[in-house]
Amino acid sequence: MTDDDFDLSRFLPYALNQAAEATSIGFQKYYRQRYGMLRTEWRVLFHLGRYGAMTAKGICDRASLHKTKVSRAVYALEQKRFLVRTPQEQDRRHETLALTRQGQVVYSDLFEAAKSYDAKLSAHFTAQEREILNRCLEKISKL
Amino acid sequence: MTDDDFDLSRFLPYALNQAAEATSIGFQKYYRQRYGMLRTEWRVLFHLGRYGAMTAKGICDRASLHKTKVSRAVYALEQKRFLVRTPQEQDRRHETLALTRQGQVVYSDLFEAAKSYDAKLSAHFTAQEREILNRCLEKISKL
DNA sequence: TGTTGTTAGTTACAAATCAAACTAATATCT
DNA sequence: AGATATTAGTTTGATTTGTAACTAACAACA
Repeated sequence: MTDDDFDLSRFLPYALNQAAEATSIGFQKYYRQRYGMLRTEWRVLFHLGRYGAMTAKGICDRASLHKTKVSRAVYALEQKRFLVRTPQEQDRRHETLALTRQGQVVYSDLFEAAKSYDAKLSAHFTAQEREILNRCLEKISKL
Repeated sequence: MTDDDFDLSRFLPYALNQAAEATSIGFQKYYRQRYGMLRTEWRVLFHLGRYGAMTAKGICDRASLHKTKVSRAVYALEQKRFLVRTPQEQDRRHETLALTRQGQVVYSDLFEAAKSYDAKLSAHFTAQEREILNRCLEKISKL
């Protein structure tokens, strides 16, 4: 490869970051404007809504998020009355997090918004492109 | 699409962000450990090294970076003696940014590191996947 | 039982980011 | 020329993030 072939737009860390930023900005307005949520809060909410009640540690592991970030997001969502904590009987270090009814409603709303936002993005790609894109991103995330 | 088909790993803003994070972390050590640089500093340096001297505004536009971020990165790179500013004669609001010799050396080093890091990542993909991935990311960034 | 280690989650402080206000230089319009 | 608007870039203060130290609950083992 000569130097001329390698510019920033083909450097994966850069290209991925640019693309991630571009799509994030568009989706932010749903959770930010409507519910005053931060990105980590939206993720925690999504995890609970999509995969059911679980512990903060569970979210950390599934989402590759640091525990301090999750801790703060959980606190914020609790303040908003979107979730409740229940310490586990057999081990009081663990607390089960579960969405409140209100949290469920918000989740449903954001879930629909996410689906249609994603559909809007997908419209720019062929089925093959979309499939390969998914596969590549998944592979990269697991490196 | 049923709900079961739509989980976080297929939601583009999420999947892109996870992938971007994963690749960024691996590349950070090059500019962070060796040169104490931040991500924006690395980007500014790369722009100047790859595309030649230009103004801060030019970098903002090309890299879609906010001017405050660039301003601080330029200051940091100046402190490290990696670049110099020269106010333009005909319009003293503009200052041309150019790498110093030392900056060039650092750029070359990081450029090589980037190329080989990218090659290492690319090894996980077929030529077709890599091509489509590039195309998709480029499209998304321009939305 | 007591000591040591581990784990879930929080807190505190430093570093980084964002938005908005600001300065200085130039352009425009009367 | 003089008033107003733009533009490049910086500074400031509030918000957000990252790192490391911390607490509390439990486990393991002498």
